[in-house]
Amino acid sequence: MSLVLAPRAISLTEGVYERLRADLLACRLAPGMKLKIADLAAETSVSIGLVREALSRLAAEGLVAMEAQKGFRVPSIAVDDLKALTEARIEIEAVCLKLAIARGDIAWEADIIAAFHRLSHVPERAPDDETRLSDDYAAAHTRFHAALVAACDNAWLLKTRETLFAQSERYRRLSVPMQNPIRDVDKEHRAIMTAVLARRVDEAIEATRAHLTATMTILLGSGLCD
Amino acid sequence: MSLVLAPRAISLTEGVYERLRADLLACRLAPGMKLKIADLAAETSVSIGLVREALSRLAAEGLVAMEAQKGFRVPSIAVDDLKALTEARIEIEAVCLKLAIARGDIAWEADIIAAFHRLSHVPERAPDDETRLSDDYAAAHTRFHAALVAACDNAWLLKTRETLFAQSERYRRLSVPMQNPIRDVDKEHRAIMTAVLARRVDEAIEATRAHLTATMTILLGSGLCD
DNA sequence: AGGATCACGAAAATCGATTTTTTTAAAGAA
DNA sequence: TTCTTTAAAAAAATCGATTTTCGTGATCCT
Repeated sequence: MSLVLAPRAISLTEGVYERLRADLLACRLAPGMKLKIADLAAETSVSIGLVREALSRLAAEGLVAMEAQKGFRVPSIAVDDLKALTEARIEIEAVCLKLAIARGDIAWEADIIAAFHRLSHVPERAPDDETRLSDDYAAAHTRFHAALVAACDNAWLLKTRETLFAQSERYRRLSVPMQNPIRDVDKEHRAIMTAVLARRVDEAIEATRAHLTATMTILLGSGLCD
Repeated sequence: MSLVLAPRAISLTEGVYERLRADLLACRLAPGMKLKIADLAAETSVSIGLVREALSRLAAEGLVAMEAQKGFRVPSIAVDDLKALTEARIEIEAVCLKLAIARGDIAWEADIIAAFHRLSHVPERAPDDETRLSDDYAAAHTRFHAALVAACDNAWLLKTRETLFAQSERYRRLSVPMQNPIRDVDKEHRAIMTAVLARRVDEAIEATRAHLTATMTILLGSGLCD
């Protein structure tokens, strides 16, 4: 777990929040694990109140589970939840893509191409830990998918999309043997990009559906949970 | 503003959160208004920390605006935001309706009919304040729309839908001269229900779009904001 | 006069201690 | 042994006080 607070953080709470969020998304905090407020406060050398505030915010986003009088814990991962999450993401991404393709301009197209280029040149795994996705790759992946829908230009839809994307990040980054030789993720991304840039809505949605479904299937197949 | 905390609330924070949320949705806290933490704490006779925690959660939901070092305020209402919100709701409701219609059973149908019946028999306005929607009507309205999509059975989509519904509640309940004689809300609700029960997806989506668009148009026409 | 600086009061942010509640585990009875 | 009951420990919830930051208006310089 990263012990240093991001320096750009304006407030301490914000710093705690961001640190916890990053650790959650990267699965550095194990699913199901209890989050002891006092311990977290000690690790971050910050008061209990601030940790509570950060955890409350994360709970509102669904990134931690909160139970009255019992405190907080990392949400456990579950097959059914992954299925529901994937279904939701397919639908929301479709909506965002539809609007983005209708509204996108040249700058939007350029951003997509740039993000794709970056993504395909970042190594998937960190040199020190072959079993997990690297933070850099995850960031590039996030940016690519965000770029695709950026022109959607509806703050509510984009925020919703981001929330769900973050959720699935936890599943994606779980330490599973992901060296699936059959799959060519780069190709899947390229297929989505091509359809989007050509403004073929149905094809873009279908490619996205295939992409998300494939990810889910691999995770399910690897005896992920339950 | 309601000064009493809900008795069922397990924890004080939860109580503060629910009270604030209710006051926000009912527009008893005026849009744009500063939310002074100390004042709220005094009103609720609860400590500052708890109020902060509740406000943080609400901020994560988008029901209050938070700015570092400047505290919290009630989000102001804006034409552009209402337009984006309505667009988002139309899309999300469509997705939820599609799934609900595909999956709904008899119990779901019965709940819809019951909720509609209740809704059409609750008076829209409180006897004491003719300018605002009554809490009872708002609750019945919420339940009706929730019943329509309940069979969607995807927790993520339903939570998303609820979040957006709550947002629009603020606009809907703003004290505007809403005695629009042209509009027959009951008829709009019935049209949606009929299409849903007949499992006609496209018709249900179209009726919902019309319903949400009509509400928005009326709010926009009444010189709501900006 | 106009604008910059500084000091003061208000509000937010943060902390450390206190009170409740839950969990753990130990002791006792069936 | 197994199930209760009870006591101690741990953790969560809550509070009140302290520190920091912000906004306002008065003061001072040009």
